[in-house]
Amino acid sequence: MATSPPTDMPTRPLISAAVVGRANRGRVLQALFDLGPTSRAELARYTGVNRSTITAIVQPLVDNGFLLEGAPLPAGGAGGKPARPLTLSPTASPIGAVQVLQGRVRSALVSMTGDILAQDTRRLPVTGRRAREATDAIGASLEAVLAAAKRPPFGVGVAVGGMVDTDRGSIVEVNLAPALDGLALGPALASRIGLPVLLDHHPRALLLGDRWFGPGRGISTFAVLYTGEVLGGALMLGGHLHRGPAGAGGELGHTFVQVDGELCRCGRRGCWETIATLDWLRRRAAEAGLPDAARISTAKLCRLAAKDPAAARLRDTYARNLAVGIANLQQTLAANRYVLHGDAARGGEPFATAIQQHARDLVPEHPGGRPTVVLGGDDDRAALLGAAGLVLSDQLQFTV
Amino acid sequence: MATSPPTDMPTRPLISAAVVGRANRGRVLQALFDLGPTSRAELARYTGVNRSTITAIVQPLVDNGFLLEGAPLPAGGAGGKPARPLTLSPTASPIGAVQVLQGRVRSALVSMTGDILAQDTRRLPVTGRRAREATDAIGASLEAVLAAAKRPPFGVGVAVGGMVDTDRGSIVEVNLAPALDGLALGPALASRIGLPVLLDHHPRALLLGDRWFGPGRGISTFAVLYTGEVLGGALMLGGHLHRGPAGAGGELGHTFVQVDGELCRCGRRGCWETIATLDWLRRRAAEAGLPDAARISTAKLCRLAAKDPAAARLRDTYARNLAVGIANLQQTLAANRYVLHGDAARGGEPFATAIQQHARDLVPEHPGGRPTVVLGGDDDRAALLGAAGLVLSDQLQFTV
DNA sequence: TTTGGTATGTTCGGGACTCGCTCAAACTAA
DNA sequence: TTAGTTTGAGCGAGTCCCGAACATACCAAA
Repeated sequence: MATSPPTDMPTRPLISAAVVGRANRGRVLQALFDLGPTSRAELARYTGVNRSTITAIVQPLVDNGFLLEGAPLPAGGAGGKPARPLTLSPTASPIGAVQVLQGRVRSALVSMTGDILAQDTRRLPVTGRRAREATDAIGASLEAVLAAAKRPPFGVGVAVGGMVDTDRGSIVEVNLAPALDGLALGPALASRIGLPVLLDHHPRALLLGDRWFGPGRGISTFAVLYTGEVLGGALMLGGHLHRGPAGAGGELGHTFVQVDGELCRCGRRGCWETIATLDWLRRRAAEAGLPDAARISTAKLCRLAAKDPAAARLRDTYARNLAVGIANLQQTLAANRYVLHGDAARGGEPFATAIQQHARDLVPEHPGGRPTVVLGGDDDRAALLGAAGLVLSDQLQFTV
Repeated sequence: MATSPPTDMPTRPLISAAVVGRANRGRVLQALFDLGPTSRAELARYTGVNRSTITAIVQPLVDNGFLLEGAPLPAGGAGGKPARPLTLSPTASPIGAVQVLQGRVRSALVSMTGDILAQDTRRLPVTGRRAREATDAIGASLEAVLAAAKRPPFGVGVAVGGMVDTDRGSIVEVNLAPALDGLALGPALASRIGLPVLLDHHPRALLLGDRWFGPGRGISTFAVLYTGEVLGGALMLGGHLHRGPAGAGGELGHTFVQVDGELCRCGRRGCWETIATLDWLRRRAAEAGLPDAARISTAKLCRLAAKDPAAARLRDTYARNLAVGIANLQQTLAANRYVLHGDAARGGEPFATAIQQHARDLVPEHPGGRPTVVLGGDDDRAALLGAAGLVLSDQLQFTV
């Protein structure tokens, strides 16, 4: 959360009349996101208010082109005036989305409907201490896509593949990119382009991408796991992304699953990361004598597993290792739904099912339900949509 | 035609004028809980509203005796009309609190100020399949304390030392009390006494007791750990108790910290419970040759540790074992504050500090803060206050 | 003692919402 | 044609918060 300064004001604001309108408008738009094209009457039923209230909220948005009124639908069996579905306009104000990776930056202009209207990728100078150059490259990339906007964008979301301080909108640390460490990227971009800028950790952006445009659409509690060289995650609890103070939560890779176990990159022993990342997989693949073990991925492993029993065993063990952490999350939070991103997601449905089966075996029965493991969409697209989702969540999900 | 939405999202109702009043009244009362005696002007500053708004909210509550207006305080150095502090009235409507244990039931009448006005303890027939007798005993105990109420109570909270289904208000399973398994205690009590009844898991009641009357007062994010024969916990995240669907969350004792480790009571291997309960402590105490090892507690261990190096080492290892799970919570949720209850709490401040030190050693630095381990109050009292807290949270914390 | 400054708490008019009711429009089925 | 159903708009009423103004109460310096 970049633009708002870190307030230590411990106040619990009351609800004012002004904020009620904003909040309700946000909720109606949320409903439109979650339900797709929906008539005013159905929105009224869904939100439990009078139809006239929906009209009052929606009409200005239709008038200024934010919402589109579709053609009257043929009435349902019972007769009656045909409903006119409302949809989010693909040409309404777009959202800027930035993904900061180790060696490059990707920017996009995203419509409210989840379409990528423009895109830009460029190299990012991250070695040495050239923070200014990095900021300039990111800003230039962002400006390139914002120039394609026909209406002034709502804001900009930035997903960073490293540790961030969401309160300050600054980067704490990005592996192998020392130029970015400590960089207050959010405020820098905000003052450069004159728009609100929200900055967050990459897995949390993925979560919001899934929440608004992916398999988490309309779901109030679920988790995202990102696997690969590292292991990270994010949590949606009760309709809100759980960040923790300054965005400290979600460091799932460095929870202990094997006290005093293998040494982790972080210097401690037995982190989940030590048994559920590509590093572990490649070492075990080499031990098992699998071909090209040093560059194996879950996708390759799954292909090998079709004919090589050793690969199939390794695949199953890896699925179980991933399931261990999911089981811990399930026992702790009972999020029930877990969306895979990164390397593990490219193992496809069978691999997700294998993880799910292990996770279910690892938690006891409870009336609250069982864990379900599903695939997230394409990572690159999901990250950009997620960066846009940062802005959507900020604009639409008032805590009131 | 009015199809239910294809999501698990409980149709987000919009905010109406009526609910705003209720919610704001709740927030003002929360502020009074959290701040103690507070003048109208200070409440206005704290909640960010106009003083006249506070007057409008507070005046009816003063008139009907729910709030008390104290004597004018001597004005602060700068002059001005002296403030008249408002306090919750100890004689306002009380709350019924019930704690269901394996062999007995305790009931109490709790004032809004956290005083226990009346109390009742009786044996609970829990063997065999005599659900009716158990319900009768609980109901009779509750009625005994409710009879002491001078005004009609707000409701009744029930804390159960076992697995519960909070949605149904029913008990899923209580160890060694088969008569209670599956019992819909909430509805049964509600129809018997004609008051709303809220039922929840024991650690979650402790959490709410701490939130309203203990070390969690006014803190929006913290966790409670209960240790002893079993290991359980509860989470306050962003001002709301996280229950999970049907109350499935918080099963911290059965998260894995040692994959394929020691066999746990639950049938799986390497649960946190296997290294952080009295069972582990007593076996290790026996191995170390400590006196009366089979009945040792953390409190006894801490006393022994003063002169026996072996006891001191065991004490340190036990503190680290507890810290492992705290570190995992910290990495996952960054709750920052951890309140101890049960056996470990009776190890006193030095033991809490030892756990805290280990927990800090086990998590990396982050601007979001470091874990803090503090002692909860007396368990028996905290559980009853926590049962009352179930009602307070229900009445005062509208999600709007 | 007077006077100006400061803070508290109340009163009152105004504005921003939502609610319930009513009505026209559009479609179905008998 | 007619009755029934559903959608969407219009209007007055009610509820709540805000801001300005005012009375009250205390302090401190002149």
